[in-house]
Amino acid sequence: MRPSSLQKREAALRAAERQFLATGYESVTMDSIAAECGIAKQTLYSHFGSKRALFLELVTAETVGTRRTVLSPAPRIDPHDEPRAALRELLVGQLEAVLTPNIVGLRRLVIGELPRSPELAAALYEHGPKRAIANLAGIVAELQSAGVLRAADPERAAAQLNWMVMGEPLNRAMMLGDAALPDRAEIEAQVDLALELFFEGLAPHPADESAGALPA
Amino acid sequence: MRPSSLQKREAALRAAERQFLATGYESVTMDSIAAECGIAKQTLYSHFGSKRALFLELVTAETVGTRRTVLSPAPRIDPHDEPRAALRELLVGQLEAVLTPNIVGLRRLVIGELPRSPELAAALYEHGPKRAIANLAGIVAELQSAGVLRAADPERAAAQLNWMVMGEPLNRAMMLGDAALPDRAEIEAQVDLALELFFEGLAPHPADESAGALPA
DNA sequence: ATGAATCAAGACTCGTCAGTCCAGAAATGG
DNA sequence: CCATTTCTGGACTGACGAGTCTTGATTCAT
Repeated sequence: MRPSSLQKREAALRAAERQFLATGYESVTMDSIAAECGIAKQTLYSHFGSKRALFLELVTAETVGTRRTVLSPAPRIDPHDEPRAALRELLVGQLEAVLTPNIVGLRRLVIGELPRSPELAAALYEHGPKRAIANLAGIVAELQSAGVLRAADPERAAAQLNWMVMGEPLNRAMMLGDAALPDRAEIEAQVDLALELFFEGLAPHPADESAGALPA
Repeated sequence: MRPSSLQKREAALRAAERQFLATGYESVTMDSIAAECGIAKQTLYSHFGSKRALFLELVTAETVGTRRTVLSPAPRIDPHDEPRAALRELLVGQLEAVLTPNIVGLRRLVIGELPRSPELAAALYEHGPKRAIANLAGIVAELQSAGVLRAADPERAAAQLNWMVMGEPLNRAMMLGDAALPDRAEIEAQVDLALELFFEGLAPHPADESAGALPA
């Protein structure tokens, strides 16, 4: 193996990633990938074997790569020391990792390919939402046993919190394109309001029949 | 126009719908559509002009058709008479309309075609989630001014409730296929828990330091 | 009944794209 | 410097699918 071989391979993967995420599987041609990264089509085939194989390698790499990003901030939380602030930080990090052109593009791509490659979507589900929610569920369970939360079903409560906070922006990004992705400030506002609702609900406080703003 | 023409047209639309929803735009051929509904390809072209046009007509019809289904149960709510029961009924109806093989298939299809037809996805967003949330927001605002809720931003609260209740099942359906669609009982459980959280939150009640199960 | 329109069946064109082949250039290793 | 391996550019094949065309059958209105 020549040393330049690796660089070509990486360049090919980058070009393929860009094109697949931008326009979907079918509309990308091996010729266009080869052209973009300045590599002969033959080399593409000697590295990856087929268009499908290149696609699969790319998507699975991207899929497991994300998991590291999302979970890298170790989710250790001390229930007695500002549980809400810790949850907030975790959720903001989560949203910033997911609401990214790469990730939402990957979601679109995999969803569109579901009829052809259901195992890809299943893998993305396992490494993405499922893991994130399981992660959250652990924390919810901890807060529950510390008496900070009353969640009969931590798994479900975690899912509710997760989608309460990222359902709207993710859905918008999926259907309106990357231009609809929220910026940092919007993400923080989204998380703050969701946590408020998650802990306190929206029913009027029994002892507080007046206007709604309550001290942080 | 011959009278049998209309029947053929309908049959063609049904066959096309089935195939597009099942396997996506690219993998469906005009020949396969013609074969499924027993019609000559020529007739297909005389009716719809092109594959793309057939696809667009189909998807837009499906898109605006759903809106009628979802909004047909008139969302009139009396805030003084069991607001939670009314909300529950509305949300259950919403979920049952959306968590359907046709609708989630349509979502997958449109998301996969986003690079080619962003206006389709935008239309589906307008007629689907956006309308449903605006609908909910109206009710939330009503409950808010009736003193049953304290929601500073009814639009956002409605979005939170909406995704809290349908984020998880919709996401699962999108990535795990129609087999992951919830049945009626699961939908009702989902709605009940979400409403509980929406009104009461999960923080322990100040006056209730004991175990968590509270009377319905 | 008869003429005009519509439809069926399938052959046909044309473009596209995955994948292969080949002849030569360039890098590598000894 | 030479033999070997890898890369390149491009030509080539084979399949497939959108859209057209032809020919003959069927339906309808009068």
